[in-house]
Amino acid sequence: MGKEPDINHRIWQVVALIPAGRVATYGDVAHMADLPGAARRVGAALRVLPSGSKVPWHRVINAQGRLSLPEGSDGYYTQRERLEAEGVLFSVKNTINLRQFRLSRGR
DNA sequence: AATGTGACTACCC
DNA sequence: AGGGTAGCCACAT
Repeated sequence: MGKEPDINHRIWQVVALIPAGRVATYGDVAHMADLPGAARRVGAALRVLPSGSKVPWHRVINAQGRLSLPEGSDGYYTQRERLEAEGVLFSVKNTINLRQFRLSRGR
């Protein structure tokens, strides 16, 4: 079984490892899922996540510390509310301080 | 096989 | 600082 039957599943599994109150970038998740450079693929996997799933997709943000969902969309506010409920702070410019909340890689 | 897409990134002005 | 651009990767047509 050298071939992965379901990349999405592997990505979701990695996302499930992000603890509450912390975030990871799409690039981080791609790297952790053994798909270095495939950050966009991570977004695609989250996009098709079944609603009602327990996977904490809201903890995945972009490398600029911003939410990638269109500002003003339902998804944007859902993500933001969930993060704030977990204690993740947003600056007045709607950015998250990665130094403080990003899950460190490696170590 | 070729082309188009995107919840991304790193660079370059 | 902020917007434009060109890579990038796996998928869908």
